[in-house]
Amino acid sequence: MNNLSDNEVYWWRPLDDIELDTRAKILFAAYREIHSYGFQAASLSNILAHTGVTKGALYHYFPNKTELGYAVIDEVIAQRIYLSFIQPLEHFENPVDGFIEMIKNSGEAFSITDINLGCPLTNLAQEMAPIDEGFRTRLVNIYEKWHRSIADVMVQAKQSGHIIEECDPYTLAVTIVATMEGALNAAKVAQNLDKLYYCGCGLIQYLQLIRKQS
Amino acid sequence: MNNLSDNEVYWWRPLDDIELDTRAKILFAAYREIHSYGFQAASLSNILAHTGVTKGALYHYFPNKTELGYAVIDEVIAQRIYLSFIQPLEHFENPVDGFIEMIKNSGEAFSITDINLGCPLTNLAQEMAPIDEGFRTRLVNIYEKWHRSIADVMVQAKQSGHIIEECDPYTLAVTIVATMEGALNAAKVAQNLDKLYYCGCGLIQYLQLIRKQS
DNA sequence: GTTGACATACCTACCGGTCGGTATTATAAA
DNA sequence: TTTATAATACCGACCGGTAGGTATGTCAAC
Repeated sequence: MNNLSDNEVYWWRPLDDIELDTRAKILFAAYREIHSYGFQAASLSNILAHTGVTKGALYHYFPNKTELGYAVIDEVIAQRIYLSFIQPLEHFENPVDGFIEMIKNSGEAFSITDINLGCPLTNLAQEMAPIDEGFRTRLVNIYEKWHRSIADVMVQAKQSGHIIEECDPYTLAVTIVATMEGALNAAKVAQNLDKLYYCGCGLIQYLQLIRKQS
Repeated sequence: MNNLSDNEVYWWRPLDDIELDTRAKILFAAYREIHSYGFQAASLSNILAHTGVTKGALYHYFPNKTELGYAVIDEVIAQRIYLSFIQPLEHFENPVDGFIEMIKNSGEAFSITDINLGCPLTNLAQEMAPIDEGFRTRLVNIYEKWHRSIADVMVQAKQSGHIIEECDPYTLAVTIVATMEGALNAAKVAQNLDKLYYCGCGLIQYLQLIRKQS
């Protein structure tokens, strides 16, 4: 059943060098375990085995598994989405060019394990949104921030005449995120970058078509 | 933790009336359970409780849980995707109009439970693709059929001059499916149809832009 | 009397979670 | 500066429950 060897399981290399306190160790190990197997199938024993931390320590910092999951969203996933997809928007001069550049770079930005395991935000959304309200609200807030940030950029783009009048900024934002997530999912199932590339081309074509010729 | 009451859990009403043999009963109950909770969290005891079938019967027809999961994909999910998304393509005269119509109708086509639980294909892909190779190949085959079917329609559309020359049919196919899946996921997390509507508008705009003016 | 279609009782592994105890460190009165 | 106290940071054996899976039995049909 389980195809994932320990080496293939997501491992955020840069962190291994840094000395983390116990709570942070648990948090990141939990993030990896959840990213690999999903929240429900994530095993606390596995997390403990990977960290060398004991169960007593875990339950000293987190009251239960669910709260550990919440902490992973609040303290790890939200940050990663912000750094990877929201913050870069600030540096876009022309959002159409900016997005196209972002999409073109995405091929190299993702490692094989990233592709195989998919976007941690999407994964958790798929799994937990219908099952646990605490997860759902946390995830919905991250999505909303993401959508609003892109929409803001698109409003500016419209004002400065970079995109055609017919575009609604928020519609554009939601559609772009949806397509990116769908692309990542397609690549994950196929276990290669081809589908990601095709979706990238499609999305770029869309962006080119809404660009105002001047 | 578990927000889903038994009533809210996906229930394919039309089937309740038909007398099913034991194997089919198990299969559809498993489909519902998996759609509601995911494969790993799907409980055989739950499935049995819902059907009134005993464990002996289940293990008479299926050697283990994994094979039951495979059967659900092969015999239930593949069919549903075909009937809902692939077969309708045949009746499209103009694929641009056809897709736009399809998207516009999707608002009414999905029930609240459909939205909350998401697309069964996407759900399983997200959860199982990195974990079990048997699941992955089955799911990848369904996606490939879907992509190819749309691509075929787009090839015809190009030949008959309905869409602009710059479009690659397969790229278009993969992008459309990705956006639809992303849209469904967004609606699932938000637990309402707004995001689905926004994505629909975005996708329709894309389709309008690749339409050849004549 | 053999086969298919179940039914029932039972097994073991693992799950999240608890709890009594201890080692270490911070605080502050003597 | 020493010492009493108290809070923090763990430790790890253990628990009840549930999970998937199995072994054995029944019984009608051919």
